[in-house]
Amino acid sequence: MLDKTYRPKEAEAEAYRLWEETGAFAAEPERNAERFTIVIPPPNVTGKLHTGHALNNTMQDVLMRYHRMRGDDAMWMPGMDHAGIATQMVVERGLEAEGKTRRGLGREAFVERVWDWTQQSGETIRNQLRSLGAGPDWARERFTLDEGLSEAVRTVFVRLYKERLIYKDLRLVNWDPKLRTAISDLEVQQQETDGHLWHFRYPVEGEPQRSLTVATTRPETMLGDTAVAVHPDDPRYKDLIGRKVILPLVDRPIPVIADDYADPATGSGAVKITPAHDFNDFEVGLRHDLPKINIFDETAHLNDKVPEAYRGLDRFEARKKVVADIEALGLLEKVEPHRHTVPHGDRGGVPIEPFLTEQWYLDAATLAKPAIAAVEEGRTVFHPKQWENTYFEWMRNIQPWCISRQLWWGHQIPAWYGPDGTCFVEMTEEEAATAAKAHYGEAVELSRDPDVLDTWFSSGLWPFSTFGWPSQDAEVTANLERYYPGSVLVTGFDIIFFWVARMMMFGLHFMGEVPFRDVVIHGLVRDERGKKMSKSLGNAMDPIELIEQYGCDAVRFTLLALAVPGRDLKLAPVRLEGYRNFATKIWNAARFAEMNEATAAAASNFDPGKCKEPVNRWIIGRTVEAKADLAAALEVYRFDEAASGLYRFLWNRLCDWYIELAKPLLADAATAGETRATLAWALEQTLLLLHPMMPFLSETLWQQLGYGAKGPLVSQRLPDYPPALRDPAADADIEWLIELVGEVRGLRSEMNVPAAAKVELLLSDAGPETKRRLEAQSEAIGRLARLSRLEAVGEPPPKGSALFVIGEATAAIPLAGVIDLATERARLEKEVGKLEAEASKLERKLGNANFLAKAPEEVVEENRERLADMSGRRERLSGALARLSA
RNA sequence: GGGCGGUUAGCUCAGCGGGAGAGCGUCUCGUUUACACCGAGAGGGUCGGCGGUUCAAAUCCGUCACCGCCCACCA
Repeated sequence: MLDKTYRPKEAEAEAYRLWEETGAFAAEPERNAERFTIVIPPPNVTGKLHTGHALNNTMQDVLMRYHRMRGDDAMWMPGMDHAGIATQMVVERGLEAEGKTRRGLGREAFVERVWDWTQQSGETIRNQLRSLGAGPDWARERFTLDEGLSEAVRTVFVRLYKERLIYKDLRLVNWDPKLRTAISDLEVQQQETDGHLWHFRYPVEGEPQRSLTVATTRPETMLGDTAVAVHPDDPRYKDLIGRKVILPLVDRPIPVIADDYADPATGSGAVKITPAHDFNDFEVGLRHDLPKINIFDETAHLNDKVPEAYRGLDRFEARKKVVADIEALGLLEKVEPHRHTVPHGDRGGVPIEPFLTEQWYLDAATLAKPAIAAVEEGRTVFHPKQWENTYFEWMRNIQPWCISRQLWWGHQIPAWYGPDGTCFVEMTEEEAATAAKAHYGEAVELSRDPDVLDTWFSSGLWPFSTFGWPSQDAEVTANLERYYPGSVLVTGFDIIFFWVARMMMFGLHFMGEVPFRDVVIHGLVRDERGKKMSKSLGNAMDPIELIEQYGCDAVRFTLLALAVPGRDLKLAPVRLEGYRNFATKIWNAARFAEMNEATAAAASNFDPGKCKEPVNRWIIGRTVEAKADLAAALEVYRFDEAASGLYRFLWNRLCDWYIELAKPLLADAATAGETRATLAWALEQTLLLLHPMMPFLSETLWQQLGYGAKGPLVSQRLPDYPPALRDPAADADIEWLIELVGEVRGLRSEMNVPAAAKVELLLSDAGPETKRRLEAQSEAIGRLARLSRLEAVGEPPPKGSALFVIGEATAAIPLAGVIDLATERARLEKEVGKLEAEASKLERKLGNANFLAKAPEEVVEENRERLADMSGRRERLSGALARLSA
């Protein structure tokens, strides 16, 4: 016997154990079936999962379970990402708490420490995914830093280097002075900041009374100025071009140059040029062959290229001192408040410095071309499609990708340097040594490049590296051929550039084929008020806590129901409660079935096609419909529609109507057998349909109701229903019944008939079909509408009745002495008024020759039918109204 | 400065060329043997404004307003 309510906690542990024990999640490469592949977006091993992960993995899990139940060979590749900077920072913070530092520990010991952390975090994440009900093929789990994937990374690096698509370059990079590493453009966040615009006077050389005013938001960089630029056509400064100004504080003469970059309309029209500390100035410097004076060290403290007084100051202190000193010299013209965007490192959170260093770059523009074409040609399709614009926009303007990082946690770059700096890029140190020997003619000592690769470099290989690429092993090759490209990638829009774009580029370059056919983009999970969830705001919801509180299936179903494509979702407790109630509702429907012995035994040998009772035939039809709706929704990744369809079917069809209508049938020996079997069958089908979205509840009920003999629900196949299972005649009968009951209930309520009181229902003008329906369903109708008498009568409705129209018949509830005539008259008048308005609207439409000529035939026909119906109702109701008044 | 998205019932959101919908909330009634995490019923909307296309517009086009997000080197 089922418990009074569903208890998710025990049920979840039990079901997951069953799935793992039966190997339900294992892909079946040997089975001859269509394959369905998803590679997981590998979570970072930075701690634990958030609600965004819950959404992302639930969507994937639904697709996996659904496709497995459809009979596909379902391959869900699990794994995690080492997440370079992010993980290194987490571990460093831990060290800090112990009073230790990364550098104090040394590289080797530190990396070991990160591995320890990774084990821990990995275990947490694995358990969280299990709690979510996610069922990937655990035996295949990979890590971006494991041996196989590291070999893939080295292979890709060496190949691209040899193809000259990876190269070293000395140029300005985005430098994070806190983390002391280069970062890529994507890791830079522009932040609106209230700053100042300082106007400095630079005295003209040999003409001390005259000066050139420049404006800057970064006064400290003036110590590295090597020119002042003016527009070549700016009449104010024409005579100064080619002359020099004296850089204050430094007393260095610097040239006034002519360059289009200087905008006469902005500020004074003259702009200071600091080639080593500004991306634009760097370009200007190249054009004019200016020296680049780097005034910072890697922590953005001033170095020995500046006058003694400034050395060792950090950039913010230096700013204050420079401004003060300029002011003391009387060269500060003015200071204006100025709002501008300041680039910040997305991890370190401090302003980044454009910094002149040698780094490794990847020629992304070359790799992007086929990746753009693939999406243009539809070989990979985004859902919703509008995200393709975002992808194109970025890919078409892509810049060289800085892939080296001055970190310790990551894939160390496979480059070795000889004594004279010659670089050897090879798979192993031995191969580098061999190459070096050939180069130098003798064995030399090599030193390895200390840098590691951007974490997204290895993530970009994930769709094929996880299957064992580049191993030539026969099994690996077969696997790769079978499971690449993936069917679907499910991910958030926030990593389209970081990850999706890179997988496209690498996949096409190394596999010659796109990494996935469909890209499903979901939104961000926000809090109830639409705020981004964050630890600092304190509004972050822990998915595991939610699961404890509401049950996993409720959490899953909520996320899915809210997952409208291309839109962020607001996760509110009230929604979670609603879907928790839904789970309870299903549980109770099952309890009802169990109490009536409508369980597995009753459903065995049942042929739904041979049912007699319209009620039973009707719910069978609704079930068939529900499956079609579910399939259609999932086909286009409309998880929200899949969820609402099941909700409607289960609650509004199965529970609200079928179970209620089945009650009298179950009580009658003549119909009990068939109805029991139908109920059992419908519930069984419901569990099959529900399973991808609510795996725990459905599996638990499957077992409890005795279906477990067929094996676990997770491994069942979804049936294909024969079309003949739908019976339009039965549907019409039951829809008529539903309408009739609804009308009576509405009237009772409006007329304030006490709930316990039974009333009579008399139908005038009933045709043969209505009479047949009345006859067949009188018991159910009587029960649901609380009637003491129900029949068709030859005479018009008695006076003092509440009236409504159903089909061709007029229904009357005699309420003489109960109803207030005036109230009923008012109600009918309102009703007639509404029908009148509707009908006249339709009449106008149908009276329009253009409409008749241009609208499709079926639209015209539909409108005619509606008009006929409206007019019929109106006439009968106004007739009734007349008699009431008479 | 570019680009994208949004504006529909009190709230959260579907619908995106032919009868304005759902869930929650509100109000009324109800403890009939699945379920009060329940049942029955009701009220509630100039579909942001204006203009256009069309026989027909919440739905397509233009425009304006407001709200988000992404990208971008202006001193």
